[in-house]
Parts: sequence; C-alpha cells; structure tokens
Amino acid sequence: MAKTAAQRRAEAKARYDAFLSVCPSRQLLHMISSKWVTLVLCALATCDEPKEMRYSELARVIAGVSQKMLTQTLRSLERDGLLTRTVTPTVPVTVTYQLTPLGRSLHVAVRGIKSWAEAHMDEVQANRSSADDNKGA
Amino acid sequence: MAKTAAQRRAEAKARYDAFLSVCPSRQLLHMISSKWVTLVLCALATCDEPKEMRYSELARVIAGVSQKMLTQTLRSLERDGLLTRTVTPTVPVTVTYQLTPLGRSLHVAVRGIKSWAEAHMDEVQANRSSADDNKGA
DNA sequence: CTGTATCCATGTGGATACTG
DNA sequence: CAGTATCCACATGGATACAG
Repeated sequence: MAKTAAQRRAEAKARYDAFLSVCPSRQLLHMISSKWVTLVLCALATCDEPKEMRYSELARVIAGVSQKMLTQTLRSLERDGLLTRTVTPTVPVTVTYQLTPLGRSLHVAVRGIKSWAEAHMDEVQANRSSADDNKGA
Repeated sequence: MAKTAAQRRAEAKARYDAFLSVCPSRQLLHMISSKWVTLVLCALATCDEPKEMRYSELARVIAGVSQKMLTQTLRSLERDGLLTRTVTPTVPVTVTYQLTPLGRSLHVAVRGIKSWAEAHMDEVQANRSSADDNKGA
C-alpha cells in the first residue's frame, strides 16, 4: 500500500523544518527576537567608538533585565562572535564587554528595523484600532 | 520608613517594562519574530506586482504551517493593515490575500535582515563552532 | 475550501537564593 | 563585582477533530 496522506504530510513537514532550521534569515530572526539581544547591542553601540561597558553598567542601563538573562544574553553573543568579554583580575574582579566589528555591523542592520518601526508603527496601530472598532461595533 | 531596595527595583522595572511595551521597535520585533509572519510576507511578495494568493496556495507554499497558525498569522497581519482579505462567495468559498503598500514596505525592510543574515551568518556559525571547540577541549 | 476549537508540549524568561 | 542554580509562570505553537 502507498503512503497515506498523513505520512506524506509528515515527510513534507520534516523536509520543511530541516530547511527552516538551516535558513540563515531564520536563525538571525531567532537571535534578534530574543528579548534582550537588541538592547545589549544598542547599549554597547551608543557610542560610535567601540565602547566597552562593565557588567554592572549594562545591568543598570538595561533597567529591566535580570541577572540570569543578562548573563545568558552576553554569553550567547560572545559565542556568536558579536562581542568580546574581558576579565581583569582586580579585586573584586572587573569584566568588560565590547562589540566586535561583526556585532557593530549587526547593530546597523537592526537600525533598519528600527527605522521602519518609527516610520510606520503608528500606522499599524491605527489600522489595529479601526479593525478592533469594527469588530466591536 | 523609606522604600526598600526591592521596592525601588520593582518600580524601576515597572517603568522600564512600560517603556518597552510602547517602544515601536520592540513591537515590530515582536511582530516579525512570530514564526510565520515573515514567511507569509515573502510568499505574498514573490512577485513585484501586488500578488494575491489563496488560503490553500499559502498553505502549500509554506509547507510546514498548520491551519491554526496560518489563519492566526493572516488574521493578525490583516488587523495590522499589512494585507487584505477578500472573500468571493463561490461554492465552495474562495478567499484571497494580498499585501497592502504598508505590507510591501515591511517586506523590503525585512529583506535588510535577510541580507545581513546571508552575508554574515556563516561567520557567526564559524565563531560558534570554534567557541564550542574551545569549551570541549 | 476555509476555517474554528481544544488540548498539550516546549521554550523563554522572571524570582529568588547562593558563591568565588 | 559578577556571576550560578533552581524553580516556576506564561506565551507560542503544534496535533487533532470538527464545522459552515
């Protein structure tokens, strides 16, 4: 007996999932949609110079972040080569973070998103409101 | 008695959360990080012309999507004014979707992300691999 | 054909306490 | 100062069944 429709669908889905998981755009989308990465990126890019900031500075500037998430975000960005982590063995220990060229290039790409958002999100909001009004009426 | 440190932290966090929730960039980031929106956007933008596609076409082109998620994604994009939904009362009913100018402009913004991904994600992957190697060694 | 409804698995992120 | 560890709540999304 030939494959059932369910089997064929499952196989198509598996192929598609495999395709998506290696798609560069999707991987990037997954990275920057993590709640804090763009905020860390922006914090470290506030100067044109490759600026370095300490862990506690970042925690203060990005006011809402928990220690867990800040550490986790910094670790993954370091792993991806978007920033460098420098430990200075003073007492107590000093740790600074700094964007790499790659990290800075990602920051400018993200600014493209920011531009669209600032130019068009109010329009989206308006559409959303009127759509909701029609539904309520 | 003055506020405790915990109280002050909670208030700072509340202010920060409020700020984030109205930030246009963050709202947009939240929109496009939804798993299927960019795929629907790209599917409907594959032609330069404002192309219209039927529900079943979309379901086929975006092979991995479930009915629930496709419908949910289309509804939210319609609500935000990024696409239009047209019902033609044939039997059985025909429904077509088409990007609005706003939707097309978002698509070009998203292509900026795509460009960065295609240009730099292999570098990110390489960094990731070497970082993992060092950890394993 | 084009959905809606329900249940459930998973991942992300927050709160809290502890450490070198 | 700069984390680590544990537990937990919530949102997203997938599977399946049903309907106009």
